[in-house]
Amino acid sequence: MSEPLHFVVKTKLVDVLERLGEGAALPPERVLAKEFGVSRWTMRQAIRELIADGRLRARQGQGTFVATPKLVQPLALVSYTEALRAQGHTPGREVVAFEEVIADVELAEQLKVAEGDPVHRLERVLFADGQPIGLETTHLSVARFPTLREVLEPTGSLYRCLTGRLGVRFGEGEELVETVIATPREAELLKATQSLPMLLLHRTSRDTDGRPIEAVRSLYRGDRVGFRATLRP
Amino acid sequence: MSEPLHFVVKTKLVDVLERLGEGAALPPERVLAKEFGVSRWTMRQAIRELIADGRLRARQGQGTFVATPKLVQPLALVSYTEALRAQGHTPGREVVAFEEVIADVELAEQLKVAEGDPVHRLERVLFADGQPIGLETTHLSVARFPTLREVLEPTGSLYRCLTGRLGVRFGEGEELVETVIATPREAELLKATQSLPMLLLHRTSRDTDGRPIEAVRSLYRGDRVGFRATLRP
DNA sequence: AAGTGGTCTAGACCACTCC
DNA sequence: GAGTGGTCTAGACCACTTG
Repeated sequence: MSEPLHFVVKTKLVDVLERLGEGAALPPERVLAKEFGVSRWTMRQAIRELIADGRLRARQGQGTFVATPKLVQPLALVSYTEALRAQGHTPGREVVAFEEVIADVELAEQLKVAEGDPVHRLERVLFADGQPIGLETTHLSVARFPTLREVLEPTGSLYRCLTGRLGVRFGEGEELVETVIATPREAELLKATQSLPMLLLHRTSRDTDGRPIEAVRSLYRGDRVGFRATLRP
Repeated sequence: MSEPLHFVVKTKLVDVLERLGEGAALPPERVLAKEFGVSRWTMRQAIRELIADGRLRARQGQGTFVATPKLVQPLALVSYTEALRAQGHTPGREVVAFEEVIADVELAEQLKVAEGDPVHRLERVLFADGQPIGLETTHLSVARFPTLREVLEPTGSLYRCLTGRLGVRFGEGEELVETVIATPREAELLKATQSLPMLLLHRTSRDTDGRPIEAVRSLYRGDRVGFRATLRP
């Protein structure tokens, strides 16, 4: 019949949160629960939703804080570095893995190679202003880009390397966007608590001849990032 | 043993779920919890994440079922009806509200009207194959479209009505995508349980002269829908 | 050592659907 | 009425951060 208690609490909490400024610390969960006359579970449910909405950030051992607004990333075939700089933020990258693996059925299909063929696998955490905001896994055919490991500065722009040194010309591409829940491993790499909604982007880029260049799987923190697409009629 | 228990349970549950077919009923939560030797809370956490991932669907009073794959919607300025039909699904619409309201600061800015000016507010639930998948709220200037209420078939395509009868030519547009948690009202209209991650799309469409046509806020069920964008270099 | 958020348990009651 | 998922409580222990 009526609204769930945790939603009523959430609504009241928004008022508290707006009176405090950005970055301000919230009282501890146990204190808030007592003040609002609810159990800690109910209070955590409300806080959990506000975190997913990007209004709060929790740091274990420290406290819960009023969050800054979400970043907005362009949904386009441009350099991550340039896109972030254009918005006045400082980009960063950290290589988690750069290895050769064997293409499975799905990957072979996407890159138009044979199952079992070697492919580069580059996994990097993307930072904005020192905060991890995304986890990007890129697969490229070794046969097509045999010199990639020597040519690519691992923390540099892959896009720049491909278009610059390797003479690749990007054509049309398709990107898929959906929400998923991060695995514990992904959450840890993104310094996020698990069971937080993420934005998952799938992309298979092609060159101007329609040949696949890369298969990319990017996982962005849903509480920190949004996307902008430019539509043409 | 650093992985949380609910994630271990989630992983095991995926196996169960894959052995059963699409649409099959899962055993009740209480039974599953006992079988896996965990509390109901832990089991529900695992199930909750699988629902968010689009792998399961829960229906109160009935049970939990293996879900069908997500729909993929184009992220473009095309008719919702046509986009769904092209994928072999049956589109549907239900009007929740069609009224005149007063523009607040934000809306006035988006539609380039004065604060306090009258605007149409059209709120509709979008269906695919009889299932509610989205909640679309559109605002248009009354001054610019004074005859809209007489001309528009409320369950018909607004896009078709604007481009057809009213002679509007759509130009470039921008769309913003982010994840949010639905309010209880929104969740109810979408027949979803609350605290489920949703995909929120904001769009302000402009005509070929750059004048604003409509301000749209579309909330899609993140467990049922994904989006596709076509990228140009 | 103290205090924070994160996970988990056992149990209760409510809301809904079907018989 | 019986059985389902949805909400909520009280309390416990763990993991992490800071003094």
